[in-house]
Amino acid sequence: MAALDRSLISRLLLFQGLTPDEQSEILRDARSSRYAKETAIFEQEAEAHSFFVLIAGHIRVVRTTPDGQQVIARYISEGEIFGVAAALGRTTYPASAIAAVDCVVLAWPNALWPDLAGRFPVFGAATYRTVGTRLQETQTRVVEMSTEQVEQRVAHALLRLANQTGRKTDSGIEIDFPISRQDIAEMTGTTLHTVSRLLSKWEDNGIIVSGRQKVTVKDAHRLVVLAENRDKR
Amino acid sequence: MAALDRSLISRLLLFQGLTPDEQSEILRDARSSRYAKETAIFEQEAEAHSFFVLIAGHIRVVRTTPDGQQVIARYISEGEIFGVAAALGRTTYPASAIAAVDCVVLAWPNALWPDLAGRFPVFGAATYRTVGTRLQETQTRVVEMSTEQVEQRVAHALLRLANQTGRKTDSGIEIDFPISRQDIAEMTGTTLHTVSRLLSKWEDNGIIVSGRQKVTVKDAHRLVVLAENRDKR
DNA sequence: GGAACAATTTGCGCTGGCGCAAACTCAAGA
DNA sequence: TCTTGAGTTTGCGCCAGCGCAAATTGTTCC
Repeated sequence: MAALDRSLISRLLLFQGLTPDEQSEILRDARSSRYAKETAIFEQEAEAHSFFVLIAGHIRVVRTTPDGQQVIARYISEGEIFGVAAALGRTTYPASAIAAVDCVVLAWPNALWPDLAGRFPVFGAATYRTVGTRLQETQTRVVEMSTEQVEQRVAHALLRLANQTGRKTDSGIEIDFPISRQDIAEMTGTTLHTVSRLLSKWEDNGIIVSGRQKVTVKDAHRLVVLAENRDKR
Repeated sequence: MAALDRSLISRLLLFQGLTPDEQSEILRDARSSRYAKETAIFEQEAEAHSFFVLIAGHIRVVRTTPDGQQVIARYISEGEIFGVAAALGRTTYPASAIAAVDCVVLAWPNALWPDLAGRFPVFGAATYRTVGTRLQETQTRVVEMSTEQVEQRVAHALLRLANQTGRKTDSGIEIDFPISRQDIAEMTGTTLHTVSRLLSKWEDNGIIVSGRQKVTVKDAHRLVVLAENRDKR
């Protein structure tokens, strides 16, 4: 097995503050894998054996209820760490991670976490910063679910996707992985029907353009207005 | 200022695995304070200066939206650590912490976190375990908000309160701090009216007894049935 | 003890958004 | 080219739960 090249991670926020040598050292313990579109990197409830960094692609983190309903917890973008059960003292993954497109992923055995975090404190700190951000984002989502109408929630979700994973094109900000109405519904706690109706309306108004598993935000500003609509209540 | 007594924390899960001497050592840097009912330990958006352990009482963690709506993120019980912005690399508190009853709290300056977590790894690990649990609970709440009806959510909320902070009495499990219909509404994303109607119905059915700022669960089993009701969908 | 206030209960009407069903459209493979 | 199937759109009816309002009950502080 050839050693992995430092260039894989040197540009990632997560590994900033480490010397080139340290970056190489961390990489020595990593294993690289590819996952085809729609395959699982890990499954909810499964014994957690590794933690991961996404090198290329997009990953959907999904929780499934006992009766089979799915909720999308978040999307993971390039450069992010995920599946950090080890860092939080958990022995199983609380959700499944599914490749939304073909992905390249680095994996480290969980057993190495204490050692790595100890030897490279800035790496540990960056990881916990990520965890903190996610906790806050998740709480924000609870607040949104509690206080906002469906239209606002969907608008917020699109804006978040556009910001985090949007690719600027001449016709607007395009979400650069396939995302269905059903996916958006599972991110916002509604149905694909309602999402479809909203997107249709917004397309009529020139706020977005959308197609099959594709959304492009043309007028983010008006979407913000919708998202923050303080009409009711 | 007299040194704080180790007995304050020796029985707490958070400090298990530390020797008596280590416990005393940690305590040397702590400051103890009392907070009267309904006063704030810290405020949302405020610069985070300390992290805390609740010694006595109950604390409500609240997020307020720009337009003034409140959502209760969680309740903190005795022995829990909270306000751990430092451990997650955040500089402000993402929510306010309000004493639900008169409280006693230990506080450590944030600046000490790296040092303490480094010197007492089991303490750091326990803290991150707590963070992990909270992240998972928060995500569970998103799932509930996305997939359950109001009745199920309120039932779940009561069960959680009963489990976490319930006091067994001869007439059932009593939630041992004052909690209003409004509070329950802010935990479940509904209105105090709907909560009131549900509690009334449940009281008629003998599942609970409730009064002013008080709920006692008499028949947890039937509440579980309501919470897991897989009727619809 | 009583006034003032806070929390709760309950009725009523309305509606956002869901469930269901059917039609339609696009993409990929045979 | 045609078929097949997945993703999407849209119409329609309905109801859970909200907003509003008023009555009621329990607490607290003069």
